[in-house]
Amino acid sequence: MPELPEVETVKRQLTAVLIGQSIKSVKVLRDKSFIGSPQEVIGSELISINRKGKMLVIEVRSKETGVKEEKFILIHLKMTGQLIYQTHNGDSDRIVGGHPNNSWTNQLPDSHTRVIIELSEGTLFFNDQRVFGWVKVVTTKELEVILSKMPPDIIDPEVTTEFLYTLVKRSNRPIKLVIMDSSRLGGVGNIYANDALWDAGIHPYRKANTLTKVETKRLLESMKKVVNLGIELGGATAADRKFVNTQGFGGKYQDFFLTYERRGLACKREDCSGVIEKISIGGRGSYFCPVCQK
DNA sequence: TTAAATGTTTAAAT
DNA sequence: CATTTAAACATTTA
Repeated sequence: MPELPEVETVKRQLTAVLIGQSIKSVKVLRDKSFIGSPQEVIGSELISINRKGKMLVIEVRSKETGVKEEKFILIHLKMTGQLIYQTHNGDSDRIVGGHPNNSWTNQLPDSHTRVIIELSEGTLFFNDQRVFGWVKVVTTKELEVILSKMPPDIIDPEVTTEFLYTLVKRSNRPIKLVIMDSSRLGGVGNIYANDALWDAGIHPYRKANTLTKVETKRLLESMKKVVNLGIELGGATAADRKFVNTQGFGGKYQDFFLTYERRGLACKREDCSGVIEKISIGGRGSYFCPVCQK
């Protein structure tokens, strides 16, 4: 569930409280969830937090004299990852992010806790119900290699109409699969892909190479628009229908879904009488209006 | 009991 | 080689 806006929101919230703290200990409760050695970062100070695609990049620096090399803690939440921070003072000032479920409000660690990072002033819990996500320690060089293989994010300025048009022209797959292809374009997950296609009036199953340049431009603008709106609203809190958030945690984008999870509901476009349908494209739920998306 | 949900990654096929 | 498809990953819920 966590997509680019949700990860960006976690990044901003954690940056405000974690920078300058040092790592006291790292407990790995599930081996699969932690790649590398915890020893490499114990005693280090947190310098900065950045994001590439849906991956968090935490820069840490050893405080030992003579040790100059920086390391990076990479975190990917994948589908059900969460980061929950609470100070040693207790629960009252918790920061939660990622997949919304009752771990947000549970006493931690709970059954989904995979990694516990003890900091100087608080504790950072990495929870992950389905264990697809990970925490990884890498060197500067390793990070460079990883970043060099990643495509630009949808909200990066280098993603222009030209960029998307060349991408679109060389594929006859459904357009929705092309914009969600994380090896070509970063940061477009299922929610925002559905909403952007609706906003641009393009059918998700449309063959990518049949898009005109005008449609490509419109689609690009729609993608940037919905992802940026997601960021402004602090991401979406919708995935676990049983989880009712009573403490004001989470984003607001779910209140603005254009098509996502709107099967059977009226199309939101003015003067459109369509009803949102749901089909499966590439195994992903795809919502669209059969009337105004061509 | 089976399918669906979700984001990548990897292997296999075209 | 480039492109595309399918399977894998783990777990819960419909």
